[in-house]
Amino acid sequence: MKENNEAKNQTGETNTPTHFIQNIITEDVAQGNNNGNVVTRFPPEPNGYLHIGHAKSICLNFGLARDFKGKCHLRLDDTNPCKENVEYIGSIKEDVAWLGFNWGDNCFFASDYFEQLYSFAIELIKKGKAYVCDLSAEEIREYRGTLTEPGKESPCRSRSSEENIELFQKMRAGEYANGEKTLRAKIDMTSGNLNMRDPVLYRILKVLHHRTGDKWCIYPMYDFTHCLSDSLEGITHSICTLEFEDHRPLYDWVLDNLETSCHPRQIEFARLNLTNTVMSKRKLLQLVDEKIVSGWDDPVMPTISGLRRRGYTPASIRNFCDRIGVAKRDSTVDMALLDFHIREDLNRSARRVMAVLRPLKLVIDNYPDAQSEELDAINNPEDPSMGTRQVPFSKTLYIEQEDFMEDAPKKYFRLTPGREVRLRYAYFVTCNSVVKDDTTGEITEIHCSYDPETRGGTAPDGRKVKSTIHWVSASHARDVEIRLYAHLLLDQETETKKDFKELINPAHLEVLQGCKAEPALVEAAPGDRFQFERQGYFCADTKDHTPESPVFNRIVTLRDTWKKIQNKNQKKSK
RNA sequence: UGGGAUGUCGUCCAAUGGCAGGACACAUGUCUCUGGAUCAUGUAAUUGGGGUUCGACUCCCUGCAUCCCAGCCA
Repeated sequence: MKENNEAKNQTGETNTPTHFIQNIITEDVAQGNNNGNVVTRFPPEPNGYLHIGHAKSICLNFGLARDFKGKCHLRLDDTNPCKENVEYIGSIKEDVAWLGFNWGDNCFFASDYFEQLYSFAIELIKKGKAYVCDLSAEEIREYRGTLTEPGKESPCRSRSSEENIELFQKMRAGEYANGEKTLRAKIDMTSGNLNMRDPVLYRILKVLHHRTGDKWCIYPMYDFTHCLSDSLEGITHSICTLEFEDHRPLYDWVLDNLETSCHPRQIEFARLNLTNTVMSKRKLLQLVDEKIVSGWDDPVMPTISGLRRRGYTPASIRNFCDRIGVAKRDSTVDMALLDFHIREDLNRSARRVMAVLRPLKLVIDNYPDAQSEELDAINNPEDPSMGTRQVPFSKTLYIEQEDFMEDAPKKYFRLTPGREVRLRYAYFVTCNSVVKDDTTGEITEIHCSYDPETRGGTAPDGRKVKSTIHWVSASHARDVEIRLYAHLLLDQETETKKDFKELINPAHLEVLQGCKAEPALVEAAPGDRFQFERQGYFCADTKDHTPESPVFNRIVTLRDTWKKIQNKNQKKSK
């Protein structure tokens, strides 16, 4: 694995320690198991959109295949036609590809194996390892026993193989109603593991399947399908989440009792949990259904499509997934780590631009009325090859409301009456006076004088200013809509078992109209990412942005030391 | 109360009988035409109790805590 990490370093990927699954596979390869081959798979059920938790699994499975020079299959686990839908298949493929992974020719469907699965079921029956059961769903539940008490055997358990085969064939032929019969494995009704108490292998479901149509009216259960699909595809390592740990004995039982040439090793790891958001399919669906969000791809959603629309880069998500590691312990990763990775990526790559979110008019009294000029601005100080641009400057500008304070506290470095600050890439200005609304007392305009000698932002006499603020020339400004996204859920300060909806951050979205942006932003195409200087990273919305009415989503704020100081002072004064 | 798993800085992950380390977060300082970035420094942990050992996060025993399982869902 050292080599892998070194290779990753050369391509700019982050270096991370090896995890237990890499160690297991390394050992398997060293022992020559599976002839040293590694084949993994990512097996989503097409019944919802992929989210950041799936991204962890995708990066793990495809990453392992990459590191061990093997393959990773994409397999749509479509064994329950009641819950699944074709429309999800496209989004799943799109999301995996967008994350940067390639399954080549290896996109499969569990439903591709229905005929083979049926043959395996017949084989099991012939061996006396499975039987058709007449018990109803409720009866099966009663017979199963409880966590602490053993179950009891079904009266159908002792049917002959011949009878079972005939019955199973009739099940397939549609001679029974939904729920009238099931095919069950004959294992052990007294097992401490409930999954081993004669689990259902096939159920009757008279519904159309999105791929096989009306060909089948019996459908195999997950426990029967998954292990055999893995085996059929020659998967060597079948990686899944912790809740399937109890299913592993059944996974192995099925493969051990059937003539299969490949017995993959199931390995379980802990799924991703993230602070400040929800990850369960049920809650995500609830947000969509109750219109708390605009859809699965709402930029506040932790879905891959939501993150994409928000402006996250695939690399930032991959780096995040590498960094969180893989282990068996239940854990909750701090959202701050995701924030860190998107900032890290965009700091290197995003073009800088000036935009004023909450405009305050600033007039430079000693600047000629009709004059305007073009000033050089650097596109990305982290990457000189991105060049410079021209930014128009004139007598009347907009600055950020929060960059001016009439009565400023000690540590406030920005504009305040009598103080000189730098307008980024432009001039030093000093605030002389303030215009207020007669009735509300609200500051409507501030008046400054500028020093013509400081053009470009440096003073020939070498004098310094405490701060630099961004600005936009009023007459050249473009009006834009800006959607300020924040974490979906509030920080949970105390352990709470409340309905998660009570924890939704009321400020998870704030829409700002009439924001002012420099003309360079006209060129923005949907999906383009920028750093709005001193504010954060923003992405032109892929659905709503047009050159005529630009819309930008805030991906993440810049780190904000000033806000921290303010918060601290607020706490002190409380 | 049956079965399965897991307990290491605030958070996530390492250390596989030999100096408990990294990342994020936090704090302090440096630098800066972004209160950004950078750079430097610091704070901070082995679930409790026994045992084995020259030496235990690691092995053994025993508590405790947390998570998963009683779908004809995956």
